Amino acid sequence: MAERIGRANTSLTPAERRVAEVVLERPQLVAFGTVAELAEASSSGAATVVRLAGKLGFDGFTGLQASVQHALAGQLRPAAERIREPAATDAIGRHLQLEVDNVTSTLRALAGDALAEVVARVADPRSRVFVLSGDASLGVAKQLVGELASLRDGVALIEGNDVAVRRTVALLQATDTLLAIDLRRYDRWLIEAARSARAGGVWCAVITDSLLSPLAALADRTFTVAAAGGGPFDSHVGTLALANVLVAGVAHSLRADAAERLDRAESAWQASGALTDR
Amino acid sequence: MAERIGRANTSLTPAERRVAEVVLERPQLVAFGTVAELAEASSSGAATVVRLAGKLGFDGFTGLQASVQHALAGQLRPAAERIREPAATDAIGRHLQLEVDNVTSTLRALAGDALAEVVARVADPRSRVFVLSGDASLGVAKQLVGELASLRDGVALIEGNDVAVRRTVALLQATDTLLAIDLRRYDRWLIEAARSARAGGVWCAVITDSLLSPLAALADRTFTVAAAGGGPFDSHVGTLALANVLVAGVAHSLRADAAERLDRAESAWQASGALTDR
DNA sequence: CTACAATTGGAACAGATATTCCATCCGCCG
DNA sequence: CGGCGGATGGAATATCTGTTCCAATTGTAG
Repeated sequence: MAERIGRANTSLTPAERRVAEVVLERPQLVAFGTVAELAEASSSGAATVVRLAGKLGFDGFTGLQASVQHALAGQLRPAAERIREPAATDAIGRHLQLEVDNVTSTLRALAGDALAEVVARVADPRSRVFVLSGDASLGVAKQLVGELASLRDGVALIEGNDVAVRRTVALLQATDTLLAIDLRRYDRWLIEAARSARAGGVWCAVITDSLLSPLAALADRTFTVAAAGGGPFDSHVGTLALANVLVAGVAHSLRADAAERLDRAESAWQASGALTDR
Repeated sequence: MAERIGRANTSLTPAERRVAEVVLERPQLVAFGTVAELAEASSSGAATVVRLAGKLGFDGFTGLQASVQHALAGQLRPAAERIREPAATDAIGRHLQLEVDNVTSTLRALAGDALAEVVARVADPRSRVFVLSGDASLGVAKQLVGELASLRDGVALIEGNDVAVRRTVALLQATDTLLAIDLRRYDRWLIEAARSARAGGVWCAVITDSLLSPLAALADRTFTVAAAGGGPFDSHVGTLALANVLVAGVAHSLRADAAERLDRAESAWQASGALTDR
């Protein structure tokens, strides 16, 4: 089904695309429902639904429905019968378990009051926010910084060579907030940077892998994340999940201002046509 | 359903009992089939089927069918979604469910053969690997590029202004591999870049949010990710989980070479004392 | 701005389906 | 042995559903 829709992708009209979206997202509606219901759900006409089925190579809606029913029936067969799927699934399954566990452990361990305090500081427009990240988690740190910067001014990632980092750290003010992210096999430069920032009176929250981390020792608030990886590297899925919670909290806290900022960005994109829905 | 049949058990006639057995043993037949088919399967008449439905307290066969469909739909919803029963009220709990669902949906939808093909190409030292990412997912893209670059040479993120991007894309070779990452509200420049790369014969895999995405239309392989966010932004936790699977696959495929590379980096770190355990 | 093509959804139509009715059948009791 | 009541499935029917057609609309190229 997914394959058929993917193949027809380019030749679909707008209304047909709306129907296809519903087909992908709510297969039960196709399996159990009727043409009229599907049309209703996709804000289109019955004829459009039938036309889409035809374009996908089925013999009318009836054919499409039968196909979805087959797929669904296969899916709910007892797990014991489904085990004979390709061997690669096993590796995927291992990762699935691992990553779900990372997210679960990380967010379960997240204390509401600690979160609230960090959110409050990060959402406070009077203090600038700086993020420090170990090399291994640099990507997620950039993701975090990018999103925070969309919500407020004065958010920056501290990066670059040793000289640049030392300069930036030296120029921090006592009202600033520092967010340091680093996991086991800690980057020495980062610890030093955090320590000297702390010495300068900067309030400091830390995302790390253990309360025994050297970072935790010098932090005002510490979040621990689970980062078990299926490959040679740590997984930062849990870290990113935590970052998302933080971002959502800040967005909520700044809702009026943030919404206005996002709207401004949105208009700019719209005006220039930089973004597209299809 | 079983309960209703059990309660009516004594008052059922022989033919009705045959129908009831089929209802219990082959619920798909009830959910997807018709009165005639159910009658056929139980060697009885259509009228008997309808009478049974009435005796079970349903409003005709239609009511019985609707009930079975509901039960079936509940059974095939992802486990992550079923656990949602005690719907979380606190922000952290909501995020937990959301992110677990993102990871689960993304990795469940991951096809083993598609993954294997992409891993093979990304692990092939003869082809360079380029990554394109929409602005919203830039951080995770950098994370991916950083880890891939630790495993092999010739991995690069295509970024910068329009001029730089166009130049890089123009210089791609037919033996190169392109990995494009972009979700709904697609970046127009990215689609154009991918299209022109594709036109130049570059093999192209895509990570996006739907098979209906414009990117999917021009990809050789497409992965879809779930990205429901609790705040104003999409969550890229699922995307990162997928990236981790990809990286682990490549690492496994290159194990000898990759291990040697990682060892070299490790020695350099150790010699300089850049990393520390405490 | 106009003409043309594509798209779209409502309405008519044909087919299928659930329901109801009823003649037949079976088992049981007088 | 005969009559009776419940059970049963086939046939008629009314409803519903998928399909097709077409007029209105939208978008587009000249």
